[in-house]
Amino acid sequence: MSDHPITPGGRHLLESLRLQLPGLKKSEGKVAAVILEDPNRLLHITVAELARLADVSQPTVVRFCATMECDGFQDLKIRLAQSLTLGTPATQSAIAQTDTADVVVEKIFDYTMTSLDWARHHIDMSQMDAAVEIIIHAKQLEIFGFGASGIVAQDLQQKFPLLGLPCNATLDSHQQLMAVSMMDTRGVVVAISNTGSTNSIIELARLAQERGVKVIAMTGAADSSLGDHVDVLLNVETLDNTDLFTPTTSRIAALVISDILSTLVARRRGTTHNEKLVAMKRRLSQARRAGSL
Amino acid sequence: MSDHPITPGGRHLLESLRLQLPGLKKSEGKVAAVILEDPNRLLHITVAELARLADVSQPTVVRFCATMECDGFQDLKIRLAQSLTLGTPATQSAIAQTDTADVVVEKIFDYTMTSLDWARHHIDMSQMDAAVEIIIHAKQLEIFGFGASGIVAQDLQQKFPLLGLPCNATLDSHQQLMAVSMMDTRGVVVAISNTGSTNSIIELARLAQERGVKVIAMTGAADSSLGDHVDVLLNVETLDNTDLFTPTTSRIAALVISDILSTLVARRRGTTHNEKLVAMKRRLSQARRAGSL
DNA sequence: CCGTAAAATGTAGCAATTCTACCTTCAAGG
DNA sequence: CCTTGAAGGTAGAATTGCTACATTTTACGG
Repeated sequence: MSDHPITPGGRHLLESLRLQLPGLKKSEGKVAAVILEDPNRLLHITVAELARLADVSQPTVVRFCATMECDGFQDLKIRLAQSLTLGTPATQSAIAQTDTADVVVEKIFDYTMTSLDWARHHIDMSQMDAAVEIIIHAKQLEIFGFGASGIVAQDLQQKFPLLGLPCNATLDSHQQLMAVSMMDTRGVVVAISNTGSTNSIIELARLAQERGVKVIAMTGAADSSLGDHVDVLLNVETLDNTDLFTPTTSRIAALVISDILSTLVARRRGTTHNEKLVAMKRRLSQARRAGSL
Repeated sequence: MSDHPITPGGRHLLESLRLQLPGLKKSEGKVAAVILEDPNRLLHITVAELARLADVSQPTVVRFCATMECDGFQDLKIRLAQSLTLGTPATQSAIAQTDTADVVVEKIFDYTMTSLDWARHHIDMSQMDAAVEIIIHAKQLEIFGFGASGIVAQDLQQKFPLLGLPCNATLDSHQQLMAVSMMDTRGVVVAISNTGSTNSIIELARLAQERGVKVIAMTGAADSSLGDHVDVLLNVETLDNTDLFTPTTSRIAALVISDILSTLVARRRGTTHNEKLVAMKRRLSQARRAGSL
């Protein structure tokens, strides 16, 4: 990502607002508090009204805009509007038993999209590039994961046409051990664990490295112990909270990373490879039309 | 969803703008064209400038705002800003060979999120409710799918603790046939097919209904032949285009639907069921800490 | 083909909003 | 207690958005 996660003038106004709150002057703090209290309200009020709500003068509001690196009050509104589209803080709240079905749908979508946006702004491109580099030179991919991460593993495996090399997704710990034992140094292990602390996955990574096999890890926790035994750590930060009903967005973010990874690799493969892809897609749709699928 | 997909005053300004374009008056059409040409530009210009760019008078611009059911020019800007956060039209374009890795990441995230937002606004709540109702009264779930839809099937299967009943995800067509043949009328089939035209899935649905088994379908095409043999059709509309490098967002949208469905069912199960869920989650994290996972 | 009515667009001026120059107040240090 | 600089407020200027009215264009019946 070219721009850094938290730039005051950047897209994530609400985020940076909350971050800057403690360091603000007293009056500007009052303004910030009013905005955070109900961000949607701001979109339809004037400087005068905001000044009245925060109990400060109008110029203070204008000065506050400048502090937030906005080009005037209108610009603040627009920045906030953009920031607000992705999950209002209020909407991020947990799902309550009393919510109607409509609200549940709304909240889950909001939550998922906000989480994806978060992941997007926390991607480490250098690690991504490193992963692509490793896969480009690999002859075989062994993908490991359990539970939800097993789903991700299979999804990545299904992208082998894009990746352009044989891929296995192994979800059984015994078979995983066997697979690693039989690999040569031209193979690459992709270890997927959302927590990054699944013991058997860590052990597999260690073993692979010991045998000279390169390891790419996909995880949702940067400082996990899995990170100690890998060549590349694709960290997929999400907002997973531990609430009972909150869906696990980590797996969805991981799928997007899987999309990105396979696309980046395919791009590097060159024209002849892409021609094969086109032919493959054509045959698939022909088979469908012919009724054989 | 309470509001219908395309309401001019709704959140999707760009969408409705493109839709209304043909029916607009000549001058207002010019304004619309200028906006569509570079939507981002609008955010930082005034009425006067927009009027000049479109070669119309200022009141025409204001009138145009009213036509779009916006409450003035400022409101138009804010609506557009919100609409723009989710994938600028320009950004929706296909991935080019010349794009840098940064741009690829940007485009894939944009595309995925825009697609999710689209899906969200095209959910048929009545079908969703009907699906929940069926699952609540079911004793067993058989989930079928191939390829990417197989991934979705497994994901839904993994949600069986939330759903509160035994779930099987079967990905082999022979075993699928066997499973359907052995089901009784208290069982429910969930048939997943993105195209909605996978022959063997359609055949399974038909067979299930014939045997008095209820069928819920998850598909990405509303008018598919699968729809003829199901009790509930959960249509997950996405923006999947057929470009070579475009990722398949349909499976991601389907996962979100899977989240929603399982959450809605869990909510209906009542307190004792939820207590079991909490206990289950606790044991899982304990096992992880103890090192047995 | 023309005349009339209604729709569409433009002109000009007014009202509201945002911004800036300047002034007052408050706090800290000598 | 005075000085100095920062923080905040007052008032007015300038820009912006909006509305009432005038003009042009278009559609349609005679």
